[in-house]
Amino acid sequence: MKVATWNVNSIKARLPNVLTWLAGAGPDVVLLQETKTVDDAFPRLEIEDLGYNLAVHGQRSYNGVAILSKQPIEDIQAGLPGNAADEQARYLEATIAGIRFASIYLPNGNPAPGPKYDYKLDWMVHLLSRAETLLATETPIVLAGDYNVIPTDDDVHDAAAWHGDALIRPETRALFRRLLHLGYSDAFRVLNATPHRYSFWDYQGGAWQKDQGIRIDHLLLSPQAVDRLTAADIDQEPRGKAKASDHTPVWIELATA
DNA sequence: ATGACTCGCAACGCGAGA
Repeated sequence: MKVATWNVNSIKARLPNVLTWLAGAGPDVVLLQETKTVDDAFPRLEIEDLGYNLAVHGQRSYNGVAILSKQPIEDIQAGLPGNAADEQARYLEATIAGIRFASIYLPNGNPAPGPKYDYKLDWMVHLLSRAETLLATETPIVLAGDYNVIPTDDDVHDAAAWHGDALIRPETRALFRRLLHLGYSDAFRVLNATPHRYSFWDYQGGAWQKDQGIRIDHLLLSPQAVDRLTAADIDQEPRGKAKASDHTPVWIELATA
């Protein structure tokens, strides 16, 4: 089973690119972020025509997450459990083929420090709690999305240039490490030790052409999921296309149980 | 270097993104 996560930066603006990538890469499950549309306006038909079922959790203009799957989608949970006061559409959970998936759009948190950074850290604490609850099921779990976290200095072109940013601050990194310490694995790093592989390149300053990026899109796997991991990589091709998202898909392959 | 980011909104620039 091929599973991918992709922050598309508007599903409507990105629809041709997304359809092309789905048809070519053929993922079984896709976790999307920053769909930027209300559910009624989500371009379902074009995606369903490629053989996908959909679960969507969006809002007007900002945020928004979705799950695409060739197999049926069950037990859909919109919103991060235990964080009912959150009005932003950043979390969608569902079961596919016995695996629990979450599509996560973790808050950016800039400027930091400040209320937006406080919101990010609070959101991460709630995610930690949910991740711990799910782990107790001792089943395959895939928590994937745009974490807005640069885990280590190997995951950024120039750590000094990002000093003080919400994506790299010590408090941000410490909370991300706590997810790992619960027992989740960063799927990309399980199979790829190569430093300076990125999933995001800013639109500005020729960042893509100069390969000045950051790795912030992650698939975190429970022990029962990582035991089935056979491949993991970043597909840079969509980032080089016309009208590209600033993020590119990160994908894994899980062996059939 | 004399300069080129993109999205939704319903605006004719702004806020947000990272």
